[in-house]
Amino acid sequence: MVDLSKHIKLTSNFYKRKTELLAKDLLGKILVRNISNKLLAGRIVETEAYLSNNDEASHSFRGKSNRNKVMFNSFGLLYVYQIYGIHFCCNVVTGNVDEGSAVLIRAIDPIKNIETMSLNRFGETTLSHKNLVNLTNGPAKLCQALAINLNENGTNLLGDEIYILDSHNISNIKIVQTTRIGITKSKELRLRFYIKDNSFVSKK
DNA sequence: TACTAGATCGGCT
DNA sequence: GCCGATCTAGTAG
Repeated sequence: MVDLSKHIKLTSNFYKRKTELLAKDLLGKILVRNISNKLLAGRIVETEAYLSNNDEASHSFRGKSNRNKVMFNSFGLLYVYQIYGIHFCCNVVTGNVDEGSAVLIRAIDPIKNIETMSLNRFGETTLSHKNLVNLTNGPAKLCQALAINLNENGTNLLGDEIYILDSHNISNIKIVQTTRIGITKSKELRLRFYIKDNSFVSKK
């Protein structure tokens, strides 16, 4: 059982690093969602970097728009977007003002208040084995489990609503770096990172 | 297991 | 009009 009180919230300095490096360093950290003082939490096990330059798959590639403007803020914010009209995905903004880069959180390993996540996802607190894995093994799935939607777009991760905790005892994890999933452009870039052998990674 | 369609919205090419 | 950083339910093998 993970005791969240033993973990320290990541500070501004943590987010101030190269996008690819942040994508890798976020693995193992604990994403926390505070809903009226009930904490939902999960360990980040899969991420993808979306860059500000030469990355056609990045939302920022064609400049600032109403949808992606949060991406062009300074590091440490949450960028939430709607995809296919029905799903939401969340990112950690990286870089300085007007850069336009972010890290997509693709999967988490649920730690705390799994029943509430299940309620958010499936409308019931009991989970079959199949639905346990299905709970948070994808970018839109974890947003639904954590009740993150466009209302949370632009949330500052240094605040108390949504934040990320440091982790310890993860020095032994193995990290795999490979190409990103679900995109048609810039497919060759190896900007996806995941924790080897974790069952919540969305796809091998 | 493997493919397919359908859901449904906003920002462009 | 077209298409996407997705997911689910359905069908076929």
